[in-house]
Amino acid sequence: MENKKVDRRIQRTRQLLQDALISLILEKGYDKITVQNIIDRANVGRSTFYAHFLDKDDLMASNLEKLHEELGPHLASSYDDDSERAMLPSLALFRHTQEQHHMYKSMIGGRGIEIVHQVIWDGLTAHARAHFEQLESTGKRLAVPKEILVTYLAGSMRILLTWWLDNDMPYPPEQMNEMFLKLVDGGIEGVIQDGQEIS
Amino acid sequence: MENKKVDRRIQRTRQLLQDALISLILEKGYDKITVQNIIDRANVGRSTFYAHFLDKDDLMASNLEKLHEELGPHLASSYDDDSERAMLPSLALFRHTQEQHHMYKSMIGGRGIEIVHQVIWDGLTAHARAHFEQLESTGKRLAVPKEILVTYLAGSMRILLTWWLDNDMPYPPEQMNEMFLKLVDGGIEGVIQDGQEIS
Amino acid sequence: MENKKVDRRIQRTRQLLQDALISLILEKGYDKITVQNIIDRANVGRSTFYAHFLDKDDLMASNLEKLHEELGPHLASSYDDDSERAMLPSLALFRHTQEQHHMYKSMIGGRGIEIVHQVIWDGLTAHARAHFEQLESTGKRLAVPKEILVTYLAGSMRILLTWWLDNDMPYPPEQMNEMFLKLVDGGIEGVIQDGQEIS
Amino acid sequence: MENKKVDRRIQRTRQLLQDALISLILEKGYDKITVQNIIDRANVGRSTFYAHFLDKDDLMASNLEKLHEELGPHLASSYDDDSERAMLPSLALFRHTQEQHHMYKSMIGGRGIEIVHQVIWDGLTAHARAHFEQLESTGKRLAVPKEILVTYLAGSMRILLTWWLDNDMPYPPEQMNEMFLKLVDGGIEGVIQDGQEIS
DNA sequence: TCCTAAGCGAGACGGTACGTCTTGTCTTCCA
DNA sequence: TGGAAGACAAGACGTACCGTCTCGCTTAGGA
Repeated sequence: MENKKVDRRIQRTRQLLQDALISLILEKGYDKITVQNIIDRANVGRSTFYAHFLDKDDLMASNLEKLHEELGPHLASSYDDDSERAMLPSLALFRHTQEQHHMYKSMIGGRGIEIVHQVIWDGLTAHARAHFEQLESTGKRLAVPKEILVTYLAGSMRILLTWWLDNDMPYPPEQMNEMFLKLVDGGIEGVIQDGQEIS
Repeated sequence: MENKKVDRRIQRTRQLLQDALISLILEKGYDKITVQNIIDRANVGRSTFYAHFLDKDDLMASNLEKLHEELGPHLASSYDDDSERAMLPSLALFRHTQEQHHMYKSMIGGRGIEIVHQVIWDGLTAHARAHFEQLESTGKRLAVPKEILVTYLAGSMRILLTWWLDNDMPYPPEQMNEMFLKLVDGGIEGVIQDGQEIS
Repeated sequence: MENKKVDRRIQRTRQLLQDALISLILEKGYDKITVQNIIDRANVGRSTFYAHFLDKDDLMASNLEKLHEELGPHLASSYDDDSERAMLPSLALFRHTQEQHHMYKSMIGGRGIEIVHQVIWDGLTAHARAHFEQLESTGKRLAVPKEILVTYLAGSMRILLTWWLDNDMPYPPEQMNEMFLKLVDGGIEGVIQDGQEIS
Repeated sequence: MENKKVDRRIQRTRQLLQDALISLILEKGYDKITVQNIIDRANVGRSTFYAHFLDKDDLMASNLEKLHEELGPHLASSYDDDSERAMLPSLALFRHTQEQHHMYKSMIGGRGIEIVHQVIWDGLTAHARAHFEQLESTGKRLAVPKEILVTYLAGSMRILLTWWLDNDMPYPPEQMNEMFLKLVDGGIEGVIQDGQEIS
C-alpha cells in the first residue's frame, strides 16, 4: 500500500525493457540482440537493467511468464469442455500460436526459442500429467510408464507446433488439431487398460 | 598423388582438433568450450584452427559427419530386416544411443545437441519419408499430409530418445522400442487407408 | 524557533554521516570508501547524503573543520610562549599528530590526506606568513621572497611530519622538533637581514 | 633476435598508447581521461590496452620511466661538476621542469601528479642519500639521522618545485636554484660535524 | 642437393559484449 | 512541506572471446 507509486515506477521500467526486447526480437531475432540494444531501445541505464534482470534470458523468461499467464487459462479451461479428448488443450494452442506467430518465428533457431519451449513445455507436461493421473484415479492402468506417456504427448504437440510454424502454417489450426488428435489418440488409447498393467 | 604427405599432415591436424573437441565435450560440455580451449588441447596455433574450420560449430559438424557415416548403415539396413514395422530403425537407434550416451549427454542443453539433432533428424526424416512413399506406391492413401506424418514419426522418436537420455536410460533399449512402437503404431495405422484420401 | 526539532534532526543526520566516514576511514582507508558505504553505515538515504554534502570530499572537509578548530589554538597560542623560535608551533603539531596518528595513517597515500594537508597547510602558511610579516614590520629585510619562505617553512614541516608518520614515529615529538628547528633555522636566519634586500 | 619483428610491433603499440596518453593529458588533464579515450586516440583495441598495461596509472608510470631515463643523467652528472654544493642537481631540475611545464601542469591536482612525484621523489632521495653516504665515508658525522636529512632535502626541493609550477614560474630557474641553496645549505651544514655525533 | 612453397605454432591485434560499480539526479513517500 | 528513501541514467571499468593478421620455423617435393 505504501509503496504504490514506487512500484508503479518499477513496473514501468520492467515493462519498458520487456517491450524493448519484444520489438527487437521482431526486428532482428533474439540471438542478435545485445543488452546494450535493449537498454538503448528502452531508454534505460545499464545498471537498471541488471537491477531488474540477471541477463537477456532472464528478461525473456519474465516476458514469458505473461505468456504463461495467458496460456494458463487455455491449458486449464478446455479440460472441462470436452472431457473425452482433452488430454491437451491442443486447439487452443494452435490458435494461440497462429496469433503470436510473428514473435515465435523471430525466435526460431536460437536460444530464445528454447526458453519459450521450456515455458510451454512445462505447461504441456503438467497438463498431460494431470490427465493421466486422473485416468489412473479412475482405476485405469497404463501399459507404459506415465512419464513416457506425458513426454510423448507433450512432445508430439510440440513437434507439430514447431513444424507448423516452420512451414508457415499451411493448414488452419482446426485441421492441425484434427490431425494431431488422429495421430496420438490411437497410440494413447492402445496403452490404456482397465485393470491390468504390463510394464 | 603429389600431395600425399601434405595431405597426411592436414588430416592429422584436423584429427587433433576433432579429438580435442570430443574430449573437451566429455569434460565440460559443448557450450563451455572456447576456441582457445580447443587449440590448447590440440597443441595447435590459433590461425591453424581457422584455416581448417569456420568456427566451433563447423568443427562439431565435421565431427558429426563421421557420426553420420556410422549411423547411416543403421538407418538403411534395418529397413529390410523386419519389413512389417520398420518405419524407423528405432531399436538400432536406442541401442546406438546407449552406447554413445556419454557423448550425447555432454551435449544436452546447449547448442551442441542441436547440431547432433540436425544430423540425426535428417536421417530419421529421410527414412520415414521413404517408408511412406513406399506405402503410397503400393496404393495406400494417407489421411494426413505425408510431411506431417514424417515429422510426427521422426519427432516422436527424437522426443523419446531425448527423454530417455535425460532420465539416465531407466529402461533397456528393447523395452523403449516396444513402447515407442506401441505409441506410434496406433496413430499411424489409423491414417493409412486403402484408396480414399481425406484431407 | 519553530524549526528547533528539525535542526536537531539535520544535525543528527550530519553527525551520522561524519561518524560513518571516520569509522570507515579507520577500517579501510579514505580512498576505498564509496558514498554507498557511507550511507549504508549511517543508515541514511542516498539523496540525504547529497542534500547535506556535495560529495565525499565535502563530507571529509566538514569533518576537518572540527580538526581545524582543534588545531587552531595550537597554531595560535604557542606563538607567544617562546617568541624566539616560534616561526611555527612545530612541537604542538608533532604532539597532536602523535595523538591522532591512527586517523592520519588511514589517510596516507590517497586523496584523503590531501584534504587534511590542505587544512593543515592553510594553518601552517598563515602562521608562517604572520611570522615573516612581523619580522618585516620590525625593519628586517628578507633576501628571498616572502612567499617562498612561507612555502619552504610550511613545506619542510609537512615533509617531516609525513615522513615521521610513514615511518611509524621512530622518534619522540620533542626530538623531531629539535631536528626540524636545527634544519630550518640555519637557512631561515641566513636570509634575514637588517635593512638591505638582495633579490 | 628471433622475435625482432614481433617486438617491433609490440613496441609500436606501447608507443601509440603512451603518445595517446600524453596528448590527452595536454588536452584535458590526466584525471579526465578514460581508458576508452586512450584506445580511441591510439586506434587500438580495448583488450590490447589491457594486454600491455594494468590500467591508466600503469601506462602513466611506463611513460615516466622514460622521464626517469631522461632525468637520470641530470641526477647523476652534475654531481661532479660542482662538487661543493651538489647535494642535488637542483638547477638541472628547475630547468627541466620549466621545459616540461605544460605536461606537469596538466597533471596537477589529480592522481597523475602523484605518480610523477613518486618517480621524481625516488630519484631525488637516491641522489641525496648518495651524497650523505659519501660524506659519512669521509669521516663526517651527521647530527640528524640520515633518512631525515634525505627526506628534508628532497622534500624541500619538491616543495619549491611545486610552488614554482603552481605560481607559473615567476622567477627564472637560476634564481630559484639560488634561493633553494641559500635556504637548505644553512641547515644542512649545521648538522654536519667532523667526528662527533649528537643524536 | 638445393629451393621454394605450404602447413604450421605462436600470439599480437581490433573489436564487441559482458556484468559490475559508482556517481549524482530525480521522484515519491511520510511525518 | 521538507527530509528521507531509493529507483534511476549515465558511463567507466576490467574480463572474456572472437576471427584476422603477421611472423618465422619446418618440411616435403620438384628442379
